[in-house]
Amino acid sequence: MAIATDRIRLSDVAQVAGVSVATASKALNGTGRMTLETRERIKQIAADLGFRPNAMARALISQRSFTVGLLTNDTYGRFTLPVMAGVSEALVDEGVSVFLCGIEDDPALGRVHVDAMLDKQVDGIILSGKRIDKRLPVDLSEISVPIVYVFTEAPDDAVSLVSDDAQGAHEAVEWLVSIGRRRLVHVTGPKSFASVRERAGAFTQVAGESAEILYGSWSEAWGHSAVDQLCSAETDLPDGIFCGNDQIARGVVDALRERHIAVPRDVSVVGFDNWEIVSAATRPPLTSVDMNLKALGREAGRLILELSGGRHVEPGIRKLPCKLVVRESCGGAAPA
Amino acid sequence: MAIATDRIRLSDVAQVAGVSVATASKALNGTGRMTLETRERIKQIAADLGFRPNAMARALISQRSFTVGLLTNDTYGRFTLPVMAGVSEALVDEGVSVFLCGIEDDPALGRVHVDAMLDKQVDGIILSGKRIDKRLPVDLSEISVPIVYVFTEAPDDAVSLVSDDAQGAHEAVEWLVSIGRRRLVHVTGPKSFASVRERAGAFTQVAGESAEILYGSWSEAWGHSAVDQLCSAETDLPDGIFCGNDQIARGVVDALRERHIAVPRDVSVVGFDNWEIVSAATRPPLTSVDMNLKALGREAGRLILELSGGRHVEPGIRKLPCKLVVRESCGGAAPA
DNA sequence: CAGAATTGAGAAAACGATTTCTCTTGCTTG
DNA sequence: CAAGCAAGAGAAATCGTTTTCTCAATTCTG
Repeated sequence: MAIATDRIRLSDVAQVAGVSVATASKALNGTGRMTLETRERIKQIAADLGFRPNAMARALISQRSFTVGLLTNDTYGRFTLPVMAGVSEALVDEGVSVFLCGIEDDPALGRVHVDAMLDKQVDGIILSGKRIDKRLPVDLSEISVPIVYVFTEAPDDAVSLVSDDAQGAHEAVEWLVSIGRRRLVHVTGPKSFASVRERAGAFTQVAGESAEILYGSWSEAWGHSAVDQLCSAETDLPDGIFCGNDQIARGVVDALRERHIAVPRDVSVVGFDNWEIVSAATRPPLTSVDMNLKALGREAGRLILELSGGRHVEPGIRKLPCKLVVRESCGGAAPA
Repeated sequence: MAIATDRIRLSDVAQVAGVSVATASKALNGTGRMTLETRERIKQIAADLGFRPNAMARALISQRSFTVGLLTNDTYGRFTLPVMAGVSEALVDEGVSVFLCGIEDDPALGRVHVDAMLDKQVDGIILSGKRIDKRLPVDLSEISVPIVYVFTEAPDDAVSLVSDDAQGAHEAVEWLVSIGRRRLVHVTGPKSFASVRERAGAFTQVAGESAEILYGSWSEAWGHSAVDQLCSAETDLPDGIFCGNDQIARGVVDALRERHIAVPRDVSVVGFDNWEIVSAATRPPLTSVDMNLKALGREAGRLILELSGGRHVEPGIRKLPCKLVVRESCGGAAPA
């Protein structure tokens, strides 16, 4: 049991060193003027005593709390956690910590959390969601701390970060083409999602206007029905299926296997999201588009840092590239 | 764009009200003595001005920051996010915010995050992991803020919270028995996990010493192989399979379907974890044991509050009950 | 060698609240 | 009617730093 020894204050350090608090402060912060010897001696004493500056006092005077808030409605964490990891990674070296607040889709809860964050003088707020084209139910119009939007719909004049769905879809479909697939189909989620439309647009660009697109839901079950549909159609079975997410892709792969259609021999399947829990458990494991959410988070952290440092950041939407992760569901170059 | 109007300070409120800051402070905090009329008038003015007390100043003097840290090595968030949601829910009404810190399994990163939290004068630290019998790689022995361990191994004299695996397993197996299953098998994870041993112990208690237990990994693939094993054995096929987690259960269900063994008609399957992404996507959806992680989190929040309020909390392990969530993989009473 | 410039260090004023005194006033009460 | 007491409000100390002055002592410069 650690005895709750009183915290060492700067004045303690100063006293031991036989100098004033002012000098001690300057010694530790590398400011002010003094002999190198004095500075080093004070530093040494501070270290020996285990001095740890009180962040509250520091924040009070510097008007910076070295905290940021991450607000999300993605209870499940599928998107938010990687983003969070990235944000944290970008900020931890600067001594900045992250408040995570989950507001279901409840405006009242949003208000409460935003208020709490403002009370705590966060240096910035990162807003993140589970869908690129939906606003979070919080009103931030009156707020004067920097805000960065990640993976969620943002006002026009805001700083915002999203993954480049079109580019990701391009890569996926081009991969199918490059391994010799020609009869391509896209099985995806509801047309009401912006990302569905973007991915579908990219699909059409590469696969051609005639290539079929099946819209449905984001579920495995829809992947199954889509395969039913494809098999009962009069046209030839496709040899390459680009799916809107990994769950659909898993449904597709499972349904194909049940019909004894071999993946990847007869049909190549590509997923989207690279959600390991799904893509790695699929038989065979899915080749899938990774949205690089962690990189998105890192960039968000960096931007918040810029903004809270008073530097100007050009508003607008920044798109970060996706990356195709090759596993076994397509054939082609297998992972090393 | 909101103009960054300077924040309203208590002195602004006092000035408008024509009183001293001392009086204003007391009016708003319900302390001190003054006419009800004065108090109400000051409150009204504060509200009109949108006064929001500076949490740093408050923390500095009260020695409480109204923040707690949640440290986890569960990058994936499977366990931590529900816990986090519960913690947050328990604390938000008290105005306490939560720092979330993901330390992979990196002691150095752990050190950095713990230091950052201590610098920020967190009122308490909650430690959470992804495994009930592994320590997090951080040294908290020298630390004088309250600590609560959730879903992770804790020192003997610590306050710790875990789910009651044995009770959960009991309920699951008794459910199988209650719907008439008699030839029971338990397919579970590696024996090295404490929760595996607990669940297995409960299984044996209910199903009898002769009931078979197959140890393996936590994966769907292992669920498949386990079914292979069961089918190639000389004994009768079981009519009830209790699985160590939902992924194994899904593997088992899929493998049974591939062998045209009907679930739940021929065999009932129960999972553990109630991880919706897996249990709901399985065909048929899994009946599974829910560990009530959110409740665990709520309780952790409550305990941290007690401790940081200086009240005594009896150290030791607290077990919270699990709850069986009935879906369709067992038959019996289907969900309403 | 006198005056200017530089150096090293401390005193004190912030930061924005809370809290403990102190000081008027007005009202009891014997 | 004098003495005592409570009510209402303000002055000032406090929390632990940072930062801006101020000041004496030393080193240049011409």
